[in-house]
Amino acid sequence: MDLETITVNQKVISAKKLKKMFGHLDLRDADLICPIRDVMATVSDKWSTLIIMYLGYYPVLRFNELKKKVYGISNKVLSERLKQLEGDGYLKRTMYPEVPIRVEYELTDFGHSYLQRLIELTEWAQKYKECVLSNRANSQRK
Amino acid sequence: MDLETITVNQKVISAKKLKKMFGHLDLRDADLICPIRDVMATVSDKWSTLIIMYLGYYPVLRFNELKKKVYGISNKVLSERLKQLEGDGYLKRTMYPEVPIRVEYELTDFGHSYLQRLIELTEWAQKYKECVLSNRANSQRK
DNA sequence: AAACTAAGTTACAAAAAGAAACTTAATGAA
DNA sequence: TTCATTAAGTTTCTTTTTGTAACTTAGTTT
Repeated sequence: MDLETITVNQKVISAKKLKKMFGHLDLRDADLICPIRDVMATVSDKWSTLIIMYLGYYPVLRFNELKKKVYGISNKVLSERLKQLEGDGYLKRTMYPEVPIRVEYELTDFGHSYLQRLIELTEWAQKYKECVLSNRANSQRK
Repeated sequence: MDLETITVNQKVISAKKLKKMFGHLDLRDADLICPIRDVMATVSDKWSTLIIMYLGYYPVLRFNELKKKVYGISNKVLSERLKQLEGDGYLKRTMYPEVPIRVEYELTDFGHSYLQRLIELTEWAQKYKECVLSNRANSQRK
């Protein structure tokens, strides 16, 4: 497992960034990490991630197209996630009152901004996928 | 809302990266985004994220310390997440058979590698927190 | 002998996710 | 004229996951 080298210095840098981000840490340990609770927690789940990634790849997708791409998702959950993502500003929903109805989803600029970060994370996950899977398999054998 | 400008070019770059990552897209749309399903989905939840962030800030934490820091988590879920994170290789658990027992958790180098990406994401979330919250408030008023 | 401690477990309740049938409204076929 | 079709969901019901709170363990101090 050819893990990138993490130096002591990098650890210090991480800690410093965290301190800068959550510097009011001493006051109240409770809701200091709110960007995580408020923003990330609601869009970092598996389905939202997949939806955003697919809309990064295919600029416009309709409900049933998304449902096919995001393999395994149910109507209900897809519908819920799309509403949440639209409400938070990540994507735009356009309805064409034809019959049968046509609805198109696409990322907003804000959604694209998030997508960029998500891609970085996914590139990392891609790189270390084997590492995680072998760790996991090892730990389960015990 | 002073959103960073997303150019058409940046969108193209994102799509290209996605294509590179999931280039075997045409074969089977199903499990192509597996680094997301396999790796990210299991550690991107709220609690795991908070645990890892706190262990980036405080290099070593005991079970009950974590429980206090990660405000709102229950024993059961904390225990489950710690096992998962340990099993996947993000953190190391050290038990000291004193009485009462002492157990310490700390990030592995692999955990620190993930932490760095997580911090980038959190910095983004921090930056656009207001944007998301106002979008959300707006959409709920309708 | 009873109380205390840290690090969990366990049993049970609440919330969320998933499966599958149903809805809506215009169109085209029988 | 009635029936089937279609896309985009919604609704109902079941299963899974999460959360709550009480319990466990084993040496130490009172």
